[in-house]
Amino acid sequence: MNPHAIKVACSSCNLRELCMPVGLTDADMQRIEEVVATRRKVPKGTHLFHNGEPFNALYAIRTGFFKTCVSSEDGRDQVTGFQMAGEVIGLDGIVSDRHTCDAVALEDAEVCVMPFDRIEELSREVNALQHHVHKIMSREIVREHGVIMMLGSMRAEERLAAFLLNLVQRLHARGFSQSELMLRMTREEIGSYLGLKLETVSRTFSKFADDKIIEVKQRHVRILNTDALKALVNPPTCGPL
Amino acid sequence: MNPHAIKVACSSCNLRELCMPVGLTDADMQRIEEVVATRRKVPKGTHLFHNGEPFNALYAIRTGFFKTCVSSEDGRDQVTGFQMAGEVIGLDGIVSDRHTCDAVALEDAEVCVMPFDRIEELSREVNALQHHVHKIMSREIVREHGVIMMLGSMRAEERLAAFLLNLVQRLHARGFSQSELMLRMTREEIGSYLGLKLETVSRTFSKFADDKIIEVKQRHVRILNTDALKALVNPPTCGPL
DNA sequence: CGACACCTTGAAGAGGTTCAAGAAATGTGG
DNA sequence: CCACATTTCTTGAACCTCTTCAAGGTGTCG
Repeated sequence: MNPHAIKVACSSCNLRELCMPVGLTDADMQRIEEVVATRRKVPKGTHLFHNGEPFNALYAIRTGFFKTCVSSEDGRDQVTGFQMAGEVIGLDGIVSDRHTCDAVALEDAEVCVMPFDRIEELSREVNALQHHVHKIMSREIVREHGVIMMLGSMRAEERLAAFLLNLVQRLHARGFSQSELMLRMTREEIGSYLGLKLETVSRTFSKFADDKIIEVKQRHVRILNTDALKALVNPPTCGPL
Repeated sequence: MNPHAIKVACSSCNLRELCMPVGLTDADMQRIEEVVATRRKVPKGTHLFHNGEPFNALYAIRTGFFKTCVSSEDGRDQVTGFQMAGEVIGLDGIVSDRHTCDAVALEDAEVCVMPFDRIEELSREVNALQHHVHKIMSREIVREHGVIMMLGSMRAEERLAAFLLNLVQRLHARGFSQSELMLRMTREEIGSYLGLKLETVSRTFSKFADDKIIEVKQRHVRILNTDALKALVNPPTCGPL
């Protein structure tokens, strides 16, 4: 057993609404708590799991911030997503019983360890849990559709605008500000995620600041004009058609 | 009920190995056949489902070839994948009970309609089916990781090489040639998928042909030098490190 | 046969990358 | 607490890849 393992109760977790199905009976809730056997601390800069490692659990993020990245044979790295509290990582490992990407904590983090065979076992008996698992996987597929769309058809400014809006929207859903955020990742990591070089990310930040759309001080970003960002992502059609 | 609905038996389907879990008892197999209630014909150029439509079934492709594409609010289109016999479409619809992309037949096709509530019901009872469903969803997540990697970190030649290798590999797994393929999609659709303009796709095809890596005659492609394609995708490290 | 969709190719241009230098923050050890 | 090393970020200039615009060729189908 992992040295960082800690016992825990879902029913008293403030992320319940994000992690768990709705409308569970107390009995079902109690059974699900048995699935979420332990927690695990993941210090900043360390891996939750590595590409190639055997898969045996999904992880629900309790606190902290992660990136997931895949790497090609020739060593190129690609960030596939940034994950925050209430989100689940590890779904990629189910198909081959091995993780196929790296998950790295970008700040000190804590996750709930959910052994996957236990999840399968229990979701045969608790319908709401079964459907919840299906939805989580489907949501990840749809999220990736969005990333593909961004990478395939947006230009640098649109990508960065979409990125900022997405981050701030997810943070707001967790009770943080709609207009202010602290980036937990480097320009290079943002660039990798957006399919851009770090210099382009930096320049685009500067341009947004020049245009009074945002204020940037290193990793602290304040959004001054949300509508302008939204307009960048969905360029208005040019004139009446 | 759909006018194109037809009764069918999985146990006699030659795609059984692609669609179904392995090691099923005859009894389980029979129950799963009840899930795959009907087939549906999808003529070339028509939609299997539209973005926004209510979700109620997954579709296993029996014959034919599909593209799936998402579209942004301002009308931009992005192809997220090409699907062939034995592959499953519709997973994107689970999370919101609505399809979030379009599925279009690129040639006359036939699919098995699998109502999702029936899938959930039965996978509570047949463990192998449950795990199979999870693997199919995880596989789609991993596939999209690959697309993200391609769009985020490859250049035009690498993308097209990766695309051709992927297509021919999947076709070969279905008993077709390793070196010859008939493209079912236009240059524009390839370009959308690869995040390139159709002219770039065309030019890159021509370059590969000049380099004697492939032969191209419209949509007929013959691969002359698979190793050269692979080398393009995984550029050899420059000199000993 | 003619209309239409699809594909190819050229030339000019834009957007992003690369290379390079320096500034700002962060961490480390004395 | 300060000096120093390291990492991260910014900015400029030259370059390159891919896009855009344009024209013509090829194939297909009523």
